[in-house]
Amino acid sequence: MDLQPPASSGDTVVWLDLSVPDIAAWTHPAWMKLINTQQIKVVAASSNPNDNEAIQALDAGCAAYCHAFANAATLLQVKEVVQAGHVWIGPTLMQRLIHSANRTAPSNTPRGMDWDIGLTQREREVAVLAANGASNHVISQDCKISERTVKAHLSAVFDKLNLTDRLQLALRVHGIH
Amino acid sequence: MDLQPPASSGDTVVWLDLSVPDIAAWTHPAWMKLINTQQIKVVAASSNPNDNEAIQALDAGCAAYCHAFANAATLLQVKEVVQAGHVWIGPTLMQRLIHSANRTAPSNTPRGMDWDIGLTQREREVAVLAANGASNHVISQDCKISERTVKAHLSAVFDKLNLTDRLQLALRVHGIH
DNA sequence: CAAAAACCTGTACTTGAGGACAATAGCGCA
DNA sequence: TGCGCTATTGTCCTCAAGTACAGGTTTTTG
Repeated sequence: MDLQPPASSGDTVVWLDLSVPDIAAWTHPAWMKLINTQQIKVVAASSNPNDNEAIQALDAGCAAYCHAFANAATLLQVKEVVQAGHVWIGPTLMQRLIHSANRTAPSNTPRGMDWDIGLTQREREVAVLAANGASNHVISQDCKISERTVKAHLSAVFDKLNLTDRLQLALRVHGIH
Repeated sequence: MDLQPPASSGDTVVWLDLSVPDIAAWTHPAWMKLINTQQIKVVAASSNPNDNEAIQALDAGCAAYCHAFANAATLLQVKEVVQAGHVWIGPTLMQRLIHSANRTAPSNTPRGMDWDIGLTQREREVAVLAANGASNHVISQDCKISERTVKAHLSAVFDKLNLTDRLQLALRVHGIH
């Protein structure tokens, strides 16, 4: 998470209206380059916003995605947030992002593939982190518990899922094996 | 516990410092209730922020997650954004969310995915086995070479693909990360 | 309330993994 | 012939991971 003191004074903010039919949107190399020039912040706006488009825009590096006809106060706020070096995003999309991120289902878990049956909340949490490459130490920091406890949870997981190590766990969690 | 209906004008914003050891954090029923009372916005702050905690806090309904010692300008901005009914979130976490959301379900290694560029025949062979959970010993038997040689190949693989261990390798090979 | 389950932590031990340092040998190509 | 790449193996060393043993605290639930 970042708390980087915001960029100097006012960085340039570019408003890109994705609604315009023929506009060279963020998919265009020119925009991509512009976006990645850190110095310029690009706000993607659409008069008909939709989550998928938002995700693509943000993934491409845009600093915000909002309704093109949002009220002045909101737009002003978007501008300020973006200029401060942060990312602005609407409530509904946020909700969706959080949920999908929390749905453990990191990537290709065939959703519903109950790999975690019998696990407790904590065990599942630790398991997902481990399955994604986190070391016991990192996990302990993330969960604010001791490394020893992480081991305890993982041992419980291995036992319940009948696995031997975290690599096996990763393969299970990600639906490989 | 009862909470006085929030002030009419700007909604009440509660700052919750998750760093404090014994604080009844958002996991506490009382806070949960508070958070879900729509009328009150809860900003989770931590002096030692981490993505995992952030996701949980936001998923629980918090309107923002930031560093407890962020500078005044940022905190003020957070407050404004939150009061306006939006969600505030830092750049790195955002990046992570977007990415995980964007990877909805690209199936496994689309066969030919260039995760193995630069590897020699042997290295690729050993890498695949390791990525599927085989121990160095097993691999050595499979390939009819010494365990030491397996290590040599894997070290070369880690070096070329810029990885640190076999779990990372597994995630790469299977197209997870 | 009491039992059960979940959660947390400590010490100690074993072992697989990966790095450091080093060396031998076959093969293709300039 | 010599350089470079691949394959192979050795020893030594460090450390993360996982297990065994043994608790303690907090929640949940019958």
